[in-house]
Amino acid sequence: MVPVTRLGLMTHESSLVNRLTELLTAGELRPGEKLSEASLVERFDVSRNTLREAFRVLGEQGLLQHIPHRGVSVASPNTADVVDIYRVRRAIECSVLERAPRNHPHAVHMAEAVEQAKAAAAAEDWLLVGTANMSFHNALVSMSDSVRLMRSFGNVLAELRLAFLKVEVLDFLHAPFVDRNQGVLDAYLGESPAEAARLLEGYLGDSERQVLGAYARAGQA
Amino acid sequence: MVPVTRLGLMTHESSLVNRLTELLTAGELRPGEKLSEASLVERFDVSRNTLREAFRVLGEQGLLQHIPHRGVSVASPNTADVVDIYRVRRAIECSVLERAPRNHPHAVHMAEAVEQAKAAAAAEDWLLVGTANMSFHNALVSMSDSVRLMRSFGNVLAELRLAFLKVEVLDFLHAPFVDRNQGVLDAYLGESPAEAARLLEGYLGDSERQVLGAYARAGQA
DNA sequence: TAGCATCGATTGTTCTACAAAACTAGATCC
DNA sequence: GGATCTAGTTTTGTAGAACAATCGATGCTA
Repeated sequence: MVPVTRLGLMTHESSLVNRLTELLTAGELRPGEKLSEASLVERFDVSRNTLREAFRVLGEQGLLQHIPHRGVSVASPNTADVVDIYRVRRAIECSVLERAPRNHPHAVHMAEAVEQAKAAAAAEDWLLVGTANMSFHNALVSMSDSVRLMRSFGNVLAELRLAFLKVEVLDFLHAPFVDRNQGVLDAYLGESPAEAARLLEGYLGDSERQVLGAYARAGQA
Repeated sequence: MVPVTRLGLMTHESSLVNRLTELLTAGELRPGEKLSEASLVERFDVSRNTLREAFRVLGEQGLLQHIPHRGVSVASPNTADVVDIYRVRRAIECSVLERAPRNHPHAVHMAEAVEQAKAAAAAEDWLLVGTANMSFHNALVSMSDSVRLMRSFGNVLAELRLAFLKVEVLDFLHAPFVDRNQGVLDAYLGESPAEAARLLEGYLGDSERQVLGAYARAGQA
């Protein structure tokens, strides 16, 4: 007899973590922005203690940077960070794709994400295209059936989102990748996981180059 | 002009995180053990706030489990967790090995770890064998040149250590794997990364089975 | 202009306090 | 006997005040 599933439980602190995460991924807290304790205590109407605990959680996730005695600021990935992030993406995504069993249940989610992205692209809703693209890659990694891999990957992807926001990688730039997602999916479904991984590797390389290009244009390190 | 490298900086809290990490990996805090705030506040002579911040950090790393209103306890991986951990290890380690460039500088560290393990095994210092084994796999993942991948992998390996402690996987059981580490290294150095990855995959599968066997013998879920 | 001392602001840490949730141990009921 | 209820105790969640330590900026001196 399993005890109560305590999913509905929401401490003040965990909801603060959620709220901050939303603001970060929505870009309302800009990369590099200083987050002073006093201002956020006022803004969210929580105590310093609660806020600092939330800071530690998000810091460990890589979304916030904490420098002792200098406070915390929104992570601001530089080009070295972007390169590092794409190394992780290649290692994880390609590996998962190669090892995924044929007809993994979550492959359906990948297909759904591709369809959603195509429809959004047709409607020129680039924001939705970006969201669907994230869904595709999350669905891909979920085929590992590993909650830890999903968690690590999610953190890295959230950090990459900060990189996009920093140099204003416009959402419509993701459009060309919709078809390549389809290609990766087709190769996987066509029982060619090795080929699918090869396509994905090329995909990620091009994506990385595009982001680094945006950094160069923005004159950022 | 780079500012001061603030590596020597040690806030009270970060040193507490370090101390707790040591106790956890040394097994002085047993898996599943309840960590009450009052007792640890007394033991480490820190305030509740500082302790709770350290709890959040270690919780996010997976070493502590935090259940709202019930406090934190040392993570106590079950068989599902072990399976999950080995999925991550296979995905990360094999992927890194396949992609590592020929003659990566850190390959030397792998070789050193193998030598250290052999010497320790000859001296029947099984604890040192285990440490050297950890060094080998850390060196392997460091060939990814990705600090994020190293960080995620380190967290997973620390959690696996808790699993060992939980069911008392004896250190000398690692001995047979010393030669297999050598085999993986030889394949990599022999310009056969694919073969090295294949060997490592088998290695990890056997290792996983051994741990799960220990769980079964201990009557643990 | 390049240090350098000073001061104000921010963070690190402790302490106290109290509300809320969880645990404990009897008491009660079937 | 076992389950359930209840009241009291313990522990955690959160707020807030206070102070030390450090940082950053300001203005001064050479």
